[in-house]
Amino acid sequence: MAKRAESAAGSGRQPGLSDVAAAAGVSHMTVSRVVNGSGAVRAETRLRVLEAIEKLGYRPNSLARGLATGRSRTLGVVALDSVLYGPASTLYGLENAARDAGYAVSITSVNAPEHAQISSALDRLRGQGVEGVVVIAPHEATARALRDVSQDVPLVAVADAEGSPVPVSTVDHRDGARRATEHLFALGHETVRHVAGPHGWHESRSREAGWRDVVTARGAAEFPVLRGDWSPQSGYLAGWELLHDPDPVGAVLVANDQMALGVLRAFSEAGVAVPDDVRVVGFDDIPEAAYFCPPLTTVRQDFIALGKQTFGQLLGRIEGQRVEQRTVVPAELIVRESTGPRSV
Amino acid sequence: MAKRAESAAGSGRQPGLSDVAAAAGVSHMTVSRVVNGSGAVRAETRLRVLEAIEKLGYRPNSLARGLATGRSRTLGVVALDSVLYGPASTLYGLENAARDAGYAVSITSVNAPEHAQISSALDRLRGQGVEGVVVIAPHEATARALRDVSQDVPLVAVADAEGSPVPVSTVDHRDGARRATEHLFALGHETVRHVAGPHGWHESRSREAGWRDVVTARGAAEFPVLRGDWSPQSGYLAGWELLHDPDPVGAVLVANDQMALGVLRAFSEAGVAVPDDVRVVGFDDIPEAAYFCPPLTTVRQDFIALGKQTFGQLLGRIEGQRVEQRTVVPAELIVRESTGPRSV
DNA sequence: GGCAGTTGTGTTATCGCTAACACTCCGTTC
DNA sequence: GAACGGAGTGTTAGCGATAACACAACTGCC
Repeated sequence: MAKRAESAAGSGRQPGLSDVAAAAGVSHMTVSRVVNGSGAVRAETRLRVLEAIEKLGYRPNSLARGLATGRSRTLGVVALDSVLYGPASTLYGLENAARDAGYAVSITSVNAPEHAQISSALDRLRGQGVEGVVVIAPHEATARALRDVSQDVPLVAVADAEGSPVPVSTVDHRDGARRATEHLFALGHETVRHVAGPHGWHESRSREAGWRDVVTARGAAEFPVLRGDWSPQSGYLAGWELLHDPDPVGAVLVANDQMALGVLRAFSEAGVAVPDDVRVVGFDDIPEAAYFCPPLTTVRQDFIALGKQTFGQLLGRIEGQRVEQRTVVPAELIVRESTGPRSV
Repeated sequence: MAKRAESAAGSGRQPGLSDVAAAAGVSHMTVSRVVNGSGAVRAETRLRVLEAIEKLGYRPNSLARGLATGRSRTLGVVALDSVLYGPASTLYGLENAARDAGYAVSITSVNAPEHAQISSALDRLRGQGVEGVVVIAPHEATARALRDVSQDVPLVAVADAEGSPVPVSTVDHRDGARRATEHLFALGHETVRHVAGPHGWHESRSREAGWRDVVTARGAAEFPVLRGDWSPQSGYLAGWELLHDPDPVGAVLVANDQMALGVLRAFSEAGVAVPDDVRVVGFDDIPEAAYFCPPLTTVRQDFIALGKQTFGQLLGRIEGQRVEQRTVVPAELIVRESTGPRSV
């Protein structure tokens, strides 16, 4: 032990339990008990140990702890499109929830939603000893790939999929779209148009479904959807298509804020006023949405809540409980000027 | 050993080196050698071991390996604004580089660029046994906070700061802005205006400096900069200010693409044609930039290269080499229609 | 044929920690 | 006052891997 204490002082090595023990004149177990608050330690002893810890700048080594306990308190995240607003925010929310629970987050990203890539990402994480994995899977292809991936580590997907083979957690896109559509109807419009997202994305499907729910329930005219690719450009094109529609357009639900920006742009160029001539709602509440011209009514997703919920669900699986196969965070309608009252 | 092999079969526990050893009828060291390709192993033995590994689905436990070697092969990342395009992309590039080098990435984010928060984030990562840390620090406040943070773990900041107390890695924002400005002058403009980013950001300062370099060198009229906050709205306002400027505006360098979008919008509303009446350049090359109306000339940052370089720099520090105090990735000018030739 | 040098393999110690149990004091209890 | 029980502390044995050395069994060379 003396050897150990000396060598620690000599080299730049991080001090260990036994260095602290030597400095405080106790056994390493006593130090461990102080650090973890487990077992009984006399107040005076605890103080001595704490002083030694302070003096040496001791920090527990979580690798060793993980090895000894079999619990790494680390969460793995597989990200696909980490630059898009939704997925990036989801990662942020997850990291937040994990941190609050004392978990570390190890991230690994894959280029394409293919089975081989996802499988190897899971292998990497498993080798790192993560206790569970969250797969951020906005593509339907990812969800499919998860079907036949080995499941020897607890796994939850963030995906708005129904009947998924793995438990999923999601924001309620469908209900969000319903609320947005209801909001537009409530303003007196006869029907609501929809600019949808691309095929192959859960979000596209769910938001479109929510829009259709309300249009159908109201018995309103159901025009075919226009389809974009999430980009402002595609929204812009959709905007012009709407302008050239023989039937007058009074209200539009756009599947995300960036496309809504494009739509607004097209309308503005055509001299169509929002909200006076047409009312527009987006989806996502990206930070810029409040600064669009006009500020955009949109549907906000609470990524902090989503992270918390997803993490809780995963924790349940880790602890072997039976967990919900699908949990949902409500979406919130944020009303701004793009659906405001019309000026005289 | 027999005990071990049985218990592994019974419980769902992950198989270990000794399970494989028992199955292959060799010692655990031989298995270790096969796994790591270190030392000599007879071809026949190797085959037997590989079969056992395959059969049992063995994966090395990186916690144990890290404990034994003292190298966790894990990289820590401290992120501040993980949702903005730049920082999110930086994270993505880093993860990429780390993965290629067989490193895992553990991420932790902080809410504010304060010393206490950053210090505790570093502590968290250190406890996880990371070999080095990258701090994504676009704010000048973060760089300041790093000054008096304990440096017992190799650290590199991604920040375009000069004379930083810690090694930094960055895209060459200043040179990128210079190139963009030169490009505009080369098109025959007498001077170039600048819409800058907010105070307190390295990127704002560097891009503005690059613009000023060229304007000064050319001896052109140097109009005061307009200043936005990165949002399209602020760009829109700046755009209107430019329109109302008594001196005619022919060319504008905007400090990021989102503000450039706002500028384009303002010009379009005012009936000012881009590029016919005014030429506009942005910065970032966000995915949408190519779809703006008109498609935006901008400065692209190679985040994959940035990640690679930052990671390499950190690896150098980890291995105790003397490394560059500041490394830089060149920026690339992407010419699109917003600075295209003027139509008749 | 003997001695060195290579291969291939096994043994043991160690990384820093926790789990499980052993032990020493004490104050109770009957 | 002997037996008990709990508080406080120490000892030992792992967790799953690598490192360092030990030791056969073969070469090859003089």
